[in-house]
Amino acid sequence: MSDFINETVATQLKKNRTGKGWSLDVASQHCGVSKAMLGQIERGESSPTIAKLWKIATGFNLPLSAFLGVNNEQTSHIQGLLADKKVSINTLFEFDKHTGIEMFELCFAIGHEQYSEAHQTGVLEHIVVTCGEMEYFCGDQWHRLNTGESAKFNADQAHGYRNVGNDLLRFFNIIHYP
Amino acid sequence: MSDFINETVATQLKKNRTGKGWSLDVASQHCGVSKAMLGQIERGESSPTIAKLWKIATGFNLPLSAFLGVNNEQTSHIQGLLADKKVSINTLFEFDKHTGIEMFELCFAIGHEQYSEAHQTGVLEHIVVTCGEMEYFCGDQWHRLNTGESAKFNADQAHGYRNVGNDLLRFFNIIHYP
DNA sequence: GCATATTGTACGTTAAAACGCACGGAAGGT
DNA sequence: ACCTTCCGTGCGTTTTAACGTACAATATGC
Repeated sequence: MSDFINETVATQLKKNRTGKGWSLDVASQHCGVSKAMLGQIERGESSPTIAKLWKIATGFNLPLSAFLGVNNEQTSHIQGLLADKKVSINTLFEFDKHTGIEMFELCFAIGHEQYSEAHQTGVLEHIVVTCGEMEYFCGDQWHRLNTGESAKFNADQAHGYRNVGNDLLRFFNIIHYP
Repeated sequence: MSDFINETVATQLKKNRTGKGWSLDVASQHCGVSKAMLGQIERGESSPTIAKLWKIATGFNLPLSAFLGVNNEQTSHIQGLLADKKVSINTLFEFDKHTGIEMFELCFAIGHEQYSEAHQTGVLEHIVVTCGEMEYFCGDQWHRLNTGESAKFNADQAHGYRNVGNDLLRFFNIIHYP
């Protein structure tokens, strides 16, 4: 349930305390919290209030987050190489219902082109070209993008991309769903 | 004294709750915490335990740090932006109120590092490294990213970036505001 | 006008955080 | 052996977080 947060606080507190070479007694003096309480927290027997945890954090000269194990979902992807395929699509960020964002990196071989059906209304695509030259189709015509250029367009219509340079094309695609 | 932490939790809770258009009752159902308690916390009349605050945070689909207003006293010297040529920031997409997205490309000289203050709650940053090796600071530690890797983290806390490689660092930063 | 939800607050009780003190164990000194 | 000192834990009490319910507000409907 929510016991894991107590566990992380327990381990972090003990690690920080012993790391400074403090006994429960001296830690108590620094923090203004009884050593009995500190012991109970370290054993996971009690869940401190944030007021007390703040006193502990300031006593340790550390930010509050040092005791919370910081749940900031970081995900890391290694870039998938395109062997001898014509195209590779690498998902950098899966669709997130909170932000409405998903992000891909695409690699196109020379001359390759690809089309996509219309998405639902309000969907926006963001293109950033990191390598090569491309054109993207939107509305009723093609638009050119060189390396380092970027564009934003409505994707609630048929659209497409193609490599028009003499090298590998790499570009990012950030899609936002309303 | 240590009352200020209760104040920040109080204001953050009320802001997040009303921001979602939730009453104390529905917030209680989402979090599994009595609405009487939520009311007392919002009025600063009681200091929740971290276990309860964690239940609240998960009920709101927010990180714990969203309620703690982290961080004070963290050495954050804001570097002169484009004055010296140690860093360049290129705006690819201006902030769009419809998508809540803005996007930058950043270039750091060798060894350069830069910090940013906490953004408003719920702000998410997406990092994609296109060249070089970097580390980003988030929560209470640095996280490494090599070329081609990416990461997503909550930016409603003090955070930073630094070039830890032997070459120019290039990375994209997509910031999403809720 | 009178009902009927819906909101946030106040009250009384229960569970638990937090305190102070005392206890057993381990390390060091004489 | 001994005494001393420091460590962490257990116990009893006080404080308070947390709960459930009832209450006074403010709207919406008939």
